[in-house]
Amino acid sequence: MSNKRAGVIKALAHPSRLLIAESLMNGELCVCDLKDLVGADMSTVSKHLTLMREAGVLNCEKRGLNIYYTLACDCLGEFLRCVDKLATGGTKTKRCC
Amino acid sequence: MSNKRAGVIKALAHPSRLLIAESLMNGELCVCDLKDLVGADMSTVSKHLTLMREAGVLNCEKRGLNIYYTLACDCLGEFLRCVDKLATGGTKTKRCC
DNA sequence: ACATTAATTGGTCATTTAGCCAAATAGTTT
DNA sequence: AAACTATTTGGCTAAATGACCAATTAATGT
Repeated sequence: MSNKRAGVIKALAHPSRLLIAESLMNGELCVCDLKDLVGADMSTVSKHLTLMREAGVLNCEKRGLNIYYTLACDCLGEFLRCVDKLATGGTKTKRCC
Repeated sequence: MSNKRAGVIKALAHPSRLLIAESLMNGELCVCDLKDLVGADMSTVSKHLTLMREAGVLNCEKRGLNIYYTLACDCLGEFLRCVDKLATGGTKTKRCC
């Protein structure tokens, strides 16, 4: 269904969550790493991570005291390639009417 | 900046907007076509379209009484390929703690 | 000029989202 | 078992979002 798809996209449609996803392209990170990276309250980051996990974008694994998050799919690069093309595509903000 | 990127993603992170984007992969459509497709008030659809255009995802062109919208980039297929992989990727909703 | 059609804009309202803080949970170390 | 560290959960509030309706703008046809 299109709702699950939209949920996946929504899970990446936030500056902090996008930053998290990009950082995880280089390998797993635990919540406190991501908290430092994002610069928000740990509880806020944790909620972002839960959202992303529930959407199917992230997986997690607990080892010791830490919980390590990873990307659920290695296709994020191609996803971002398209996003960047759109984001940098000229000043298309022109209206036509 | 990461905010522009997130804006692009956000422009696709809604079931109606995703449907609009997918429909436009087959070529331009005017607002009333899209209104029928989405099944919402025309003003609602118009606002979705404005949002998508301002994010850089769509372009528009007025001809006669109609305004035709098109995708700003043909990369949407590869974008969706990744989204679908994530959206259908097993029951990864498992938690780890 | 007037009516008609396509689309956008402004207003309002209910819902969702994002952030912080405080409290709870779970594993570790002593 | 008590203190410590990492993470999640619950509660709250402010801001953003999405939907509809009514009013406006713009192009066309009469």
